[in-house]
Amino acid sequence: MTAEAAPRKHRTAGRPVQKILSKEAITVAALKLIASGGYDALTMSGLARHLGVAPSALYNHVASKHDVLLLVQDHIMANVDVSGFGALPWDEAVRRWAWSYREVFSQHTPLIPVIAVLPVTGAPRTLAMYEELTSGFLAAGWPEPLVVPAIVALESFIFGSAFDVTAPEDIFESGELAKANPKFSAAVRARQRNGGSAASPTADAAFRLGLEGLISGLEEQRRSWAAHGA
Amino acid sequence: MTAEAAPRKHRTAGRPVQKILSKEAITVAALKLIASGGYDALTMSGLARHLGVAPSALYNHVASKHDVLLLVQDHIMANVDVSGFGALPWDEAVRRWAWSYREVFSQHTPLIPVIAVLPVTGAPRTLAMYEELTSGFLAAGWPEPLVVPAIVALESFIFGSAFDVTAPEDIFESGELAKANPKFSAAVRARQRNGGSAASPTADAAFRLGLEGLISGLEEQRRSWAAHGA
DNA sequence: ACCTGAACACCGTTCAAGT
DNA sequence: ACCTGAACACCGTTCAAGT
Repeated sequence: MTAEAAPRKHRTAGRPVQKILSKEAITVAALKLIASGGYDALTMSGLARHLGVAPSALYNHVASKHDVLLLVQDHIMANVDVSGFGALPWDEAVRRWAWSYREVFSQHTPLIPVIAVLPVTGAPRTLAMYEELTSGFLAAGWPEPLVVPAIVALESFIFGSAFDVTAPEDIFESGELAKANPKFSAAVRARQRNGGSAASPTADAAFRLGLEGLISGLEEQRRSWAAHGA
Repeated sequence: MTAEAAPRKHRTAGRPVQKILSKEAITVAALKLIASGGYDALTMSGLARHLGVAPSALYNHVASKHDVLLLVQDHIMANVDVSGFGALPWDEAVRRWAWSYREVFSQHTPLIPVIAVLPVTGAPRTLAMYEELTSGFLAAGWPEPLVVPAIVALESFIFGSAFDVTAPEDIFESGELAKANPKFSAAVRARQRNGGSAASPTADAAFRLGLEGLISGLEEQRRSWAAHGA
């Protein structure tokens, strides 16, 4: 192979280094801004201010704000818990993964429209998650053609459910239209609230119900695939 | 009751009427802009231009752009097909509803973050859909406490899946990282593509698998609720 | 190679002034 | 009551100029 051009670090006195920024520094600053002020606070000028730099300087390291969102996305994907695959039964591993995945993205819902549509090329942590998942599905006896559709189905449910977590508890109050919609209004009052932790009992109950349904229903789809052949 | 202040229409010669705008006119114009140029084209000034009016005039009828999105949302909700409930078996009705719901919102994904988080008060068509759904679930023997969680679970899956429809077919190409993620790359190549119409075979296959899984899995959850009691 | 400063082409929204 | 026109406080992004 040809010699690699390794960056030479020649310390020239105490004068200030010219390189201040990097993709990593931008990602970290973005996460701080989001944590403190939400996605409204994530602006290119806010990022620049936080890094002590002019906004235009950012464009030496990222091509656009969209690029920043992708960096953030791949970074937080490492917080999704895939440890169950290979260690626990399939359904237990899916359960652990799904709850942690929803938890992570309920804090980052503005990323969902971005990642659900974006090629996974160049998102190494995201790919690593998919590799773990695939491995776990295959080891549990899933036929290869169903693995990706099953993962996508679960992921779609998780993304949709992440929005729910941030919804106010009174989202289904029908107000003065209650009398015109009596059955729905009654069902809202009667709805189940258990099945989860503290913060959002109704969202948790719906997520638990859907997830348990998906887990058993997908297993049934797998069995009927095995019976029918392709 | 007190006398209602009905709008008097006094025709004063042929001089131009002063009222040009209305919520309805704004909604229709918004739908036209979205249809021709997508949600990027939906700006307050674009709306005003299309209606032959100054941008500030819009604020006599809506409080914000967010308001416009809500008008659009409730308008298109009427396109979701709930005709199966009361006419077909529960699973068939859910199938018809779910496919049409995904179809409608795959054209309007920018609405999803808005509606998933917004109180349903003052969205009459949306409430009417929920009333139909509730009625159908109850008639099929669903226990009242599970109706809303089941609807929310299905809706979450549908919203997440609506994003998938707009994703490029090569979204899972791992590029040069393919060798580092061999099982996933192979599963992507082997994935099932049937189970839907023409335009997006892989998204359709995932949606079909997840929906069929959810339908049978939710029915199982319903049975186990009946067995356990509350 | 990397950063600064000024500028550009937009946004959504407000508000005094007109009729 | 409803619309106009000007203004405000932002956005993300570009680009010549500096070192």
